[in-house]
Amino acid sequence: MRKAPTVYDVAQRAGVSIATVSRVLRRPDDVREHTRTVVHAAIQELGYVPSGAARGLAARQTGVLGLCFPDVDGIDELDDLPDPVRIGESVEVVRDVGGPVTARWSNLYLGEVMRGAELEAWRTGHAVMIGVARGLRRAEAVNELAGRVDGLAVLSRSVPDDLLGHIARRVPVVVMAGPPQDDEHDHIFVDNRAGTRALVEHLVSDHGIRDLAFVGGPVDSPDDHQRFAGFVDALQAAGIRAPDEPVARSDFTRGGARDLAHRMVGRRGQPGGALPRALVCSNDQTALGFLDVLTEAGVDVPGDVVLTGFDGIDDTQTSAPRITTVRQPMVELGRAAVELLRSRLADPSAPAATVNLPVRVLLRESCGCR
Amino acid sequence: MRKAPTVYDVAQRAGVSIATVSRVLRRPDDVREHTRTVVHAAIQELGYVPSGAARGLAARQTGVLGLCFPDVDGIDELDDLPDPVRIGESVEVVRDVGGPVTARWSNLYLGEVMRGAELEAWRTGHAVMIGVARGLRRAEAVNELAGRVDGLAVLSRSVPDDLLGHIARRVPVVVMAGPPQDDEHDHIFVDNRAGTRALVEHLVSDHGIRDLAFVGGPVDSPDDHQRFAGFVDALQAAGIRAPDEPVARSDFTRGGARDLAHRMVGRRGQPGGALPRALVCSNDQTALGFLDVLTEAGVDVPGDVVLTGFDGIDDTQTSAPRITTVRQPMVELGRAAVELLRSRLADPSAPAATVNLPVRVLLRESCGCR
DNA sequence: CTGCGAAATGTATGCGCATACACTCGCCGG
DNA sequence: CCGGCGAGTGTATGCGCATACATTTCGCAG
Repeated sequence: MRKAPTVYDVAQRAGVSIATVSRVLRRPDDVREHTRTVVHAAIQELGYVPSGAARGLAARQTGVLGLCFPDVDGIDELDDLPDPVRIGESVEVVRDVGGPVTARWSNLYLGEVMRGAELEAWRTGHAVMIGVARGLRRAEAVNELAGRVDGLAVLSRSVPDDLLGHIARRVPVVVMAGPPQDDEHDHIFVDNRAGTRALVEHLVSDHGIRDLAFVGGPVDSPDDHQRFAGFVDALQAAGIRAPDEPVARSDFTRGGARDLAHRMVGRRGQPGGALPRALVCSNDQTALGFLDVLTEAGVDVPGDVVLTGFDGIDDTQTSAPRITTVRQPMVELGRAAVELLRSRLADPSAPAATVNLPVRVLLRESCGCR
Repeated sequence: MRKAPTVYDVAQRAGVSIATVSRVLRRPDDVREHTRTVVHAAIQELGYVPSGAARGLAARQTGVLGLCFPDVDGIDELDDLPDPVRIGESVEVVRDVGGPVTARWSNLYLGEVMRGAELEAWRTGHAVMIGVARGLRRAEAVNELAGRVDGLAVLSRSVPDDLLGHIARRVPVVVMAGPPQDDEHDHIFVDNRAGTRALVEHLVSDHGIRDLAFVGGPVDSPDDHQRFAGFVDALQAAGIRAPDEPVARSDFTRGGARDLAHRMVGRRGQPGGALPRALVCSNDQTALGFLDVLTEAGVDVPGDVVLTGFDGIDDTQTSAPRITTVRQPMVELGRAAVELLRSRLADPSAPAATVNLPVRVLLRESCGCR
């Protein structure tokens, strides 16, 4: 690692010019076989690896696509820096008393999106660079990321609008998920609304349920908003009076949902406190929290109350009963983002596109199926 | 996106030289406040984002660290390309009949490693570039990755040794996990051996068990090998005769473990077919498979047979009983890799380091605790 | 006011590569 | 034998930035 060899070194060693070395690597067919062999030998002997920076500069494109995520670790200030890695300490033996399984949904979610993006990028010979918009210097970090890539896929709201606008003047930007927005960027959505609508239509049509309530999430969640809209769509289509608001709102966590469920179950005896025939929850965690409490209270699911979620996390598959839900196409989200980026790079002048990713309704026991 | 503005454009607009523009960005303190303001204004107006390639070239370092993973999707040929992303199709409603939860262990594992690496890289202002060594052109891809980064962390065996050697002549390389190896690179291991040893010592010392068997994994798994060694260590330390080989080997999947368990449980009546007091499994999936079969066969865990795993996957936390296991420090693995890379960059001449990451033994019900 | 050192800014160069263009050479038809 | 042509290769240039070094400006003591 003294000093990395360059084309010049290789050229000299092979007794050719640097142009030939470059050609051997980029357009091998333009070079005679013999020359190629000689150059390759030199490359091996010297341990030559082309500089991506130089190549990117000369070729005017880096071959890298960026992926920008919000921080899921909650480390937003320099003060919050985690402890350094422990190295060489001895094994620790601890009694694990249990407690909630740590919420890995976000991580898994992001992991899947990345996987999809990487896969799609790999198909076209692109590399992927990831960046997490976190901390005080986030703007800087995002800027640097933008400076290093040919295109940037950004998870909704991980980057402030103004910054995004600034960056978009240099590289194509596609925004994943988030609220419908009419800006200059390409957008890609998961079809929350159609998914919920299809799910609710199933409850109404196939199970004959007409007494449904929607348990929402945080008011500022665009996903929640869309899902509620889908709920309303389905009811109206069935001629059922739709509410203006969710019957209640949880915070999208299982624990929060439990508290909420406790309150609702506690009101059962009171006038107007009866549980609806079906509870359509805005996400899986909420449905799981409700399931916990309902089961505990002796309310049969789906016998007494039908329960559904949204997201398709693993836990809905192992609960009893298994929960009917709508699966988020996470891998596809990543793939579609890269695909969109690619088509944008191919035709920079095309009008901003909006892609709606189809979801999949998974019918399981909690809605009364089977 | 006509043509991205450069330092020259900014300089002209701000009425300064390019050096000043560069300084405003890199060493703001060397510039008068007024000049700074003017330059920043020009930057905003033009939508200037510095080119990472040019910067990397001029500064002789990219500020990017690479992370190279093996392919977990099993896509190793161009023929295996997945279908294109479906876009704009309607919602699909399917009856989900269940079946095994898809094995997301690898994904989660890799995701956590990435998370750790990204976190640590972020702390020091580095970006992270990921690459999956897959497909026919894998060597090329890895080479390109190496050409774009200041250092490369490679997950064991995702890159052939000769390629790794070639790359290492350009950038520092650290190898994560894998078999102990005496090469020129820095290595970082998860302490499989010490972890298993500590776990087994717990079984022997605290629970007084002296009849233990080790259920291994694939013969070519270095992890398995290390874990068995830890098992032997503990037995020998306790003066118990240790076997030369695992009592049996599974394929590290839950299904495979079930088959194996069925055979072992079926032999119970036969001479020498009695189950040991404790089954130390080489990974969690194996332990879970055994738990399935044992429970089914009316064998009480931990009453009749004590069961332990290794890895610390979520399922061991939700099984009944919860399984005592050794947690892999996945996030730490990523963090330590980057840390090692950093120290290597700081001192390229230091001798190759080997880091052993401490693990954590999680005592739960399946070993008889509580 | 003047002069001098420090602060601020400008000029020039090179990082390593791709590539347009120039050039050489061997071959063929005329 | 000559001209022309194409394959193969070399030469020269610029990509956008950091930075060493040269130059100018500023602050301030004398």
